[in-house]
Amino acid sequence: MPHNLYKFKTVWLYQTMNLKQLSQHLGLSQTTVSRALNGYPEVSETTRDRVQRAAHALNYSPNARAKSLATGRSHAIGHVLPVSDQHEMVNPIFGDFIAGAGATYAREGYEIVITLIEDRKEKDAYRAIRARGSVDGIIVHGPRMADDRIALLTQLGLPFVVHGRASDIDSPYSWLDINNGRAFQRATEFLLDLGHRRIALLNGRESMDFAHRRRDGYETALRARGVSPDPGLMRSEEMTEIYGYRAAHDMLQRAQAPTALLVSSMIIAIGVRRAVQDLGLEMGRDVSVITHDDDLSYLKNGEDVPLFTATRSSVHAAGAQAAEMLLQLIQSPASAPLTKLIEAELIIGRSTGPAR
Amino acid sequence: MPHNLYKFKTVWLYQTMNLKQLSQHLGLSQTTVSRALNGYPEVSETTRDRVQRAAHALNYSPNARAKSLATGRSHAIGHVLPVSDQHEMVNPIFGDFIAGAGATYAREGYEIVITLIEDRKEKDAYRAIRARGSVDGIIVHGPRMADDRIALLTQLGLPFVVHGRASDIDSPYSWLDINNGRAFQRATEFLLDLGHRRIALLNGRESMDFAHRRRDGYETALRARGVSPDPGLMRSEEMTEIYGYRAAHDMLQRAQAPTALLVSSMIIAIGVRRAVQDLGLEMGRDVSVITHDDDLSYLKNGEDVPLFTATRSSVHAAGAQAAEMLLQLIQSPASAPLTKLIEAELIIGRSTGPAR
DNA sequence: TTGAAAGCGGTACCAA
DNA sequence: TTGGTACCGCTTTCAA
Repeated sequence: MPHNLYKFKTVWLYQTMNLKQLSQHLGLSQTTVSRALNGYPEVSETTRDRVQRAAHALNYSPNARAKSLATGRSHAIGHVLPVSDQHEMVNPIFGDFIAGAGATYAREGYEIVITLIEDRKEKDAYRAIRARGSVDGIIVHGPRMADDRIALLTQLGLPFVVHGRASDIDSPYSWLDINNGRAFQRATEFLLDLGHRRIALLNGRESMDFAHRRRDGYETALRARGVSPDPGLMRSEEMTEIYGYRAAHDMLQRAQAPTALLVSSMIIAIGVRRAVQDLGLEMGRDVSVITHDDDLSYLKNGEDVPLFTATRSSVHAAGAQAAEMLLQLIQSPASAPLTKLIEAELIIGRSTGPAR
Repeated sequence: MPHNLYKFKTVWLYQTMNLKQLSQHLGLSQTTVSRALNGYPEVSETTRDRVQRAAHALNYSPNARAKSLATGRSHAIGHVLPVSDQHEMVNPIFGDFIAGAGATYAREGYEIVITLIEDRKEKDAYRAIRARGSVDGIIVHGPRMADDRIALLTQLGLPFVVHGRASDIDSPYSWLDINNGRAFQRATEFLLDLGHRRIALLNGRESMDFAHRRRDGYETALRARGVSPDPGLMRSEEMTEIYGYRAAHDMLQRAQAPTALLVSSMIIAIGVRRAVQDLGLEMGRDVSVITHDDDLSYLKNGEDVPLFTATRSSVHAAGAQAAEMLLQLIQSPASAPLTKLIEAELIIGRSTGPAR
């Protein structure tokens, strides 16, 4: 058994240096040591220096739980992901978003707490987050249409920033979003310009706000050119590879097959590509494909046909910005809501060609 | 300003119901209320029932920071991801792993804390995690060859489970890993059986332990058939789309182009597919591709040529198991290290065909 | 410039 | 079966 294992009440714990021990070692009071380490001005430079050296040498780090109990600040941010039994998989861009946010938090000394919440017990879960007090604020992921979490969180007084937006919400709230409607509108316009008329949309679940906005953009562009949206060319499901495979495989075999596909995620696109291949077709020639959330930055300066997308690195940047917004809200809780709309990039690729 | 905002010392906080208030409301002592809520047997059923009702009605949740300070347990698990300035992107399977682990934690009442650690200040970071005491144990991600974090963590006495393994470590430690060596060996054998002799390997960075094992398996299979590994057919880089694109584009144009590619990640594979398409080639006919970490479960019962892979859902399951191992270690810190080796699945697809 | 002491919100020992 | 009280490790007020 390790030497620093000891029994505390009913559990086994490991001993670490604490403030009391450090101050005794230095022959100072806890107060002075605490002040020295936290940069209070009233401590003499000699003392501060001595304390800092000792703290470093003895590898002292303050206990975060005690500190937050005493200050009322946990110095942690929660990222809340709604999950259901149907879709346990996490959108792969989440990793990039959290990495971007993490860089910001690290700089400001915040920890990241991930909370997966099942749809069923949602309300209680948010109240519990609030009452547990283990985070100072949260980032809400995967907002739905008319998401009632926003009213709840506002009422709870827990600072929050929504990654995405929720439509039809009366009261103002903070959010950061990609301009999904505009992105899909431009992508659709682009395909129309290439002569496509049967353009399919492989969307995410339309209960999700972003998916709704994407469809809006798509339909707006079609209608503006006098093309009426064909329900047979629109799918809306959990964004998985198998969905992309089946949807593309099915649609592309039909008599009036689409000549172009608008795909909502790089994961769906993997399945789409496989289906296209299985059918002996070629992308960019037999069928044009535009994928959102793909990482095409390396094709930026190519000479091919344009593709439309939000890249993985832009998601990373979005995470960093969302984190900054939230930290700002936490510093001044009475300030007005912040909002930020990000435009997706236009990128050159080869999966998109003129209609044949 | 919300009604429940008040000033506590120097910061603005929001008021929530606490144990003291709840017990006063009930006319009981804090002790009794605490015992009633935590399932201690000595409290009468009548009292317990009354307390539980009131707690629910008043939406009381214990303050996690105070609780952990008092118990010495934080009821939180850290997931530690090494990052560097070069590769800020997170492997997309991380999301699935954390979702799997999260389900286990939720069941046992644990929170998830994500920590991104820069390579440079690694040692101090782990010591700080330990001293801060905000987690009861950690899952270590992305182990490198002969990773010195393992010795450090063992010495620190912080319970941990490694997702993956580190080679050349003397002392035993807990880990959970996919059998990467065997997976790539079987995949290579399979391609050899199809008549391929120039098989390329697009690997992850070989400082990573998993990548090293994958190359080992690949070379073992080649040598067993008398094929000597060709350095010109082996690449080792950060697993990105652009890397897959460039490597495939480059190799497939050469005089002695590979007839098959072994690809270490679905993200690399996206780039590979794009390169194959750009060159006017067809996967499964002109070049065979086998991708690890891809989600091909929907092709399982097809009639095509086999593909070799660890699916996203298997990563999800691995996360759940790693979490269970860690929780077990935490319950009994003096127990022996646990290990678990997972075999990758064999799946039927179309990207792999005989050599031409 | 330093220190003593009273919290922060719980848990768990001891006594009743 | 219940309650009083001493912690857990830190911050911050107040006094010296």
